[in-house]
Amino acid sequence: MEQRTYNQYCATARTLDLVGERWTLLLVRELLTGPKRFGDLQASLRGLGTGLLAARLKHLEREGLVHKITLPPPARTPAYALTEAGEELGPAILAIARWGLRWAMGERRPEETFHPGWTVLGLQACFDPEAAAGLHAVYEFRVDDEVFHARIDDGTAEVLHGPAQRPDATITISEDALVGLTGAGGTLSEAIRSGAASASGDREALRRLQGLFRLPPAGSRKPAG
Amino acid sequence: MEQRTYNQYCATARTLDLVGERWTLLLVRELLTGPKRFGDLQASLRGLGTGLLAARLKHLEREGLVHKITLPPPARTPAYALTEAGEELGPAILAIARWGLRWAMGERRPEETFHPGWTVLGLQACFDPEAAAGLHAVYEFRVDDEVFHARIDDGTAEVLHGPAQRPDATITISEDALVGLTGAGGTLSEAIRSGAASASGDREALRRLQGLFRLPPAGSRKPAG
DNA sequence: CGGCATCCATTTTGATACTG
DNA sequence: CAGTATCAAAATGGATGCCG
Repeated sequence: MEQRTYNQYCATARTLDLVGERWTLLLVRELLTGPKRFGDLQASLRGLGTGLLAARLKHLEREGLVHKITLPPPARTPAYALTEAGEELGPAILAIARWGLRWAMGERRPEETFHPGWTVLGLQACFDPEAAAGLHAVYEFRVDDEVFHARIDDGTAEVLHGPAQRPDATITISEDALVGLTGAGGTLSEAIRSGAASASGDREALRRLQGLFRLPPAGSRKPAG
Repeated sequence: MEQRTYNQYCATARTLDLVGERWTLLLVRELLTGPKRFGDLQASLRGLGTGLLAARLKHLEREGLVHKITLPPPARTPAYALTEAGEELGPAILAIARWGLRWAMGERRPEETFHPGWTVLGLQACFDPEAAAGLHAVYEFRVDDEVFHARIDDGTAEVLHGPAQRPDATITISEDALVGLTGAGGTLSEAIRSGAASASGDREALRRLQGLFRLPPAGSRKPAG
């Protein structure tokens, strides 16, 4: 049962010893937007069986990146949340996502699964702190039946699963239109004009929303295309 | 021969499909400081067999992250270098290293291998752009028989394997003392005072060197540990 | 629903031997 | 040195059954 290790005295290698196994970083990605239940995690990660999911969670728990909590009443059901150490993987995962947005996205393949939260995290990955100077606003995103909110405070952006208490603005958009935002390089305002999305709330907050996120220019990895 | 994929339309998952397999990110880490030959790569990565190394390199080549080059005369021997897409994984790897410096380092275990380049990359990971405002300097680091140089230009730091053309300052340090810098939380000036390191060159450049890198405070992942 | 155990087919890996 | 070929040992994926 000796776990595999690179046996290198190196910060990168030691980190990958902890979170480099298959599925582990995606598990952390799911938890970055808030605690999740066992079943919800499995539903988000097609191909990950219950056995491996349980093993990964236990591993992360032993290593102090995740802890098991009991959701407050009336739910009272178990769930998994990131510890402080786990939360701090956020910047690393966002850096990976940023690379992917630039070099690996393109069109959605039909066999690929999709969850709105992934795009919301993609938004966070291309959040531009400069553009948010002096801005304090909470945006709520409603995608089909899923809800997220982003809290912008000056140079920081925090994205969480679930509704906001008092959003300054609310954006409603279909899942398909959301996919189009990264894949086809569309913008939110275009989606609103075409009727695929709608927005309401504070006009000034909505005006500034456009500039908060800058999608990196897509690059081609293959020489002759 | 279908390669395994998460099949998720998500920037993080797509990136991990490309570089998430075992050894792959460490391979990129090795190449971040400049082109390397097959044998040197294998020597740096104990446990990675020639077969898997060849497979990984071929994969990265197919995916446009690495390209095979021929070293200029008199070497004329094949080597591997990062493409632009590969280079841009640097920020992601540095983010991973930053996390590791804070949450996963501690003492070196006796069975762990070590190469000076890993610490030099660790330095780059905790480079503080603010502290380098207005600074343009090239530092050469000599560690036993390995040489690196760091080029600081205002807010950017570039670290490469090999000697510099015209370094502003040169730091010589033993491998053991270098390990002590991250593990025991020592500082470079202490190492110099104790005789484990020596520095020469431009006094002003050396004075500013101290503040360029701020090691993150070590955190404890285990609750009562 | 949450979570562990078991069985089994398929991949991935690690280690070593071998060739140009 | 660079890289292939080969084989044994893990890790994974998927199905299924069980129990609180």
